[in-house]
Amino acid sequence: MTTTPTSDWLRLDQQICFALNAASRAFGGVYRVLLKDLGLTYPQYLVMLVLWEHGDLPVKKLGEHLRLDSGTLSPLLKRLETAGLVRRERSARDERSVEVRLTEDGVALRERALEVPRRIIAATDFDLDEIQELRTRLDRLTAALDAATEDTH
Amino acid sequence: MTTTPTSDWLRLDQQICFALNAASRAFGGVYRVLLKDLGLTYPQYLVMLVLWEHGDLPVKKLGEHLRLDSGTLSPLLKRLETAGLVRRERSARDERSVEVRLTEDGVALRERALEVPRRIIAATDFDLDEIQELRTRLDRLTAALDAATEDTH
DNA sequence: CATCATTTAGTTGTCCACAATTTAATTGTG
DNA sequence: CACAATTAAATTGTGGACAACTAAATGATG
Repeated sequence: MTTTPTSDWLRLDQQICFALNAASRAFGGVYRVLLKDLGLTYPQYLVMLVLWEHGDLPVKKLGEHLRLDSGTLSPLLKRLETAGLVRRERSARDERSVEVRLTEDGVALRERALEVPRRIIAATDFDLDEIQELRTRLDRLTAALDAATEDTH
Repeated sequence: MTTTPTSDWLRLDQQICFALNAASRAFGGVYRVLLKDLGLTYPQYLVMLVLWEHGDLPVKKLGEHLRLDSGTLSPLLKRLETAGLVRRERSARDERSVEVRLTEDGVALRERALEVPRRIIAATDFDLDEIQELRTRLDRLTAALDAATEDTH
């Protein structure tokens, strides 16, 4: 069994996190092009996906689905509201909470978004099984990293 | 053979790009904790890794290694310079180019960074083969996505 | 050699991520 | 019931990604 020289470790770790970073940004590039017509950024698109799937939600729940806090969501939602895709309304029964509701335009936009996933999957040049397996692996990785962050902090 | 309902595609695509996004941000969380002592952010650490490995480089080359342009690097390098880790000097033979050079402090910081990779790998809870395979897959994914972006654009 | 195209950094503006703090509402406990 | 602790959003400040543009230097071509 051979041992990796200490000096090489600085290269190896670069490659895992960096490969991930690069892939994530490459996705960003493809989405940017595809979403331009819809007038959405990629994070805005993710928010719309959650709303299309789950219906109206308070900011808190939205944040749980997306792992984002109000510091990120508040201004983003304000922009979606300006774009007329979403309304924000204080909840009647708990006035701390703000309900995010799709407008008619927001609902209608879903039709035009339907072709995006197919084109994204085509762009990956992966078959569905491969995508599925990669996703599973990434979920495990994320869980491990989250746990490690908790420990250290 | 069964067909996936069109409405489900909006969920599937969320999962690939989203899983990647989540993993990338989870890495960010771990790095943030580990790099706090070194006074570096994660992107700053990536820049230092490249400089430690390749020595002094012009901004252009640095950007090629990291897939970043001057719009991102210029302010980041300014912060590294303020921190005393790096100097920026106009190249003598091509005055368009700016050489990024490690200072003594910048070189010295490498010692303290040596333990970071080991702790990151431990945090992933993956063995080295698995990491290697994941990296290969991600590189292929990135290449495919980049190619697709070129096509569309 | 004079001019035009290309290359390299930097700047500006928009959007996102996240930590830390603030404000207001709700919940829990004595 | 009063008051402390908790919770939900928003805000502020820092840092990063990227597009679009500018300025300056270099290279290429007629």
